[in-house]
Amino acid sequence: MTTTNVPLATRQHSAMTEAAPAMAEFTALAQLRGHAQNYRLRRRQVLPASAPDSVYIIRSGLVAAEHAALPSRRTMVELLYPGDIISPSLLPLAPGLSHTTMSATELLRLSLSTLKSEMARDGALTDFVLQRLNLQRARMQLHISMLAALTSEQRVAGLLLQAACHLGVSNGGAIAFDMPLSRNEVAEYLALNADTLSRIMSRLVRENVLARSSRAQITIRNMDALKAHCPLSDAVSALHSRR
Amino acid sequence: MTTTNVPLATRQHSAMTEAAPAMAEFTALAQLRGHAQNYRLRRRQVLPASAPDSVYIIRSGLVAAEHAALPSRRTMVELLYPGDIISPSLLPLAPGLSHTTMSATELLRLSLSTLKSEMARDGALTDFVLQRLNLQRARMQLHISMLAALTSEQRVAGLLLQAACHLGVSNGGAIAFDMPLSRNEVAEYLALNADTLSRIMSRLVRENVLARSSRAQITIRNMDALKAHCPLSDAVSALHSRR
DNA sequence: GCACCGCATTGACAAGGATCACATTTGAAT
DNA sequence: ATTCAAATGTGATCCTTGTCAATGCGGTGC
Repeated sequence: MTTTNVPLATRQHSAMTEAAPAMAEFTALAQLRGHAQNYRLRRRQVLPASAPDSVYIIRSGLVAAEHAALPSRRTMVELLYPGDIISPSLLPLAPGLSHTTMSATELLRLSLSTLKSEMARDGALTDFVLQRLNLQRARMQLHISMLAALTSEQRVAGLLLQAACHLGVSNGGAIAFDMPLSRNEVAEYLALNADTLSRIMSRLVRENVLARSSRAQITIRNMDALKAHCPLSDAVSALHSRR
Repeated sequence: MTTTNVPLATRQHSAMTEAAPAMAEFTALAQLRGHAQNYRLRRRQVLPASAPDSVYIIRSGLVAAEHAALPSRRTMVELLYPGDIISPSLLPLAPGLSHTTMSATELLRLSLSTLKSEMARDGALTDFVLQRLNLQRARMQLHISMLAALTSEQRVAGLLLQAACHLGVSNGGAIAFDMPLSRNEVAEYLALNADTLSRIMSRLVRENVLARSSRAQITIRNMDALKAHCPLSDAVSALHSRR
């Protein structure tokens, strides 16, 4: 009963493909459950940032860290997936930064002091937290690398791979998922113009790499071609595979 | 005698402006010193990444995380300053990522297991580590925001502010420092072309915002004008001030 | 059914940077 | 001093991408 809130795309197989393996690796978290509150949020809700001392751990769903860089322009700075740790209170100063759910999301919430005392007691939890924070750091580094070194089309291919890693269900050779982000949100994440994004997606459909049934429903028809479009595809797969 | 290796710019005042306050805040680290080795590296040396289980803490100097995104193009993914924590072994998979010193640098090196056991013993150390990792995360978020939302000139202004925060010594109204990064390295950090960077620097000099004595010697003549060039100057100052 | 709204697509155009080519400076070695 | 290689500055040009505006599509309420 803990897997009902996963995003649309994985509806059919959620129990086995999304939540179950994710939770399996988080045995270190099991003992934390007694000390934590469970939260369920709908799409497009903002995590309370001011709550003093609170830490969130994502159990399922998708959360974005957004930054109002300019009045006219917002930026999606980071995408957070199940297992990821959010600690708004720790951020020394994040002017204009907020965390928003991009799909229905289940969170564990606990206080920083609880986490610390549990970490002192439980070495496995310390391992988990350090490992996880470092994985998140590595993902941000990859994100920067993509923004810095890749063309728009390559970046789009990279995000599609990333989404496929986290949300995709294989469907007879093809891989299908619902993109939880709107066109504008994808553009914010990839630092490109929404119109340009449209053009690129159309091109990928025309080249038969992708197919789209409805707005958000994406099917990757040719995974190899998609990977060929993104020079950093190996790194993306490595850092975003569900383990 | 621990402050002789700081970068050129701060030679005259290093004892008071660079190393001393930095070390003062790291009381949590004091106890770690017994468990750690001290390393001194010259400019342009690569930290051993394969050393299993090792964690580095920067005592002075400047380290860059670089990524060979494409054969032709490398990216500077992160700049690390005194107090920052580097844990190459923790990175689950960072294909092509390496850490290089950008100036003479002093490091503390210790094993991950030592760090963990010390953290279990010492709550203040846990605080320090979590705080620090989060500060580093916030800085990377800001970096992404800058790459995504700002024009080249605004990004350059942002980096100059950042460098001034970490390395600058005020010099009768103006602020002076030696830029430890070469033109190409700055370009890699800001995701722009080295030629374009040259033009922007020339423009800033022409506008009398900056002056340059030698190649790397930069003096900020008009701090307010420089801040006006960068829409995210407040965030830069907040996340990069020496505290 | 229709009108409506928000969101996505597409085209024409402009502009910011990248690229290339070449000149210039720097500083270390001789 | 002189030389040389490497790093940097700068101009002309091209191209990718952003901008603006018009159109198309998909739901929702009437």
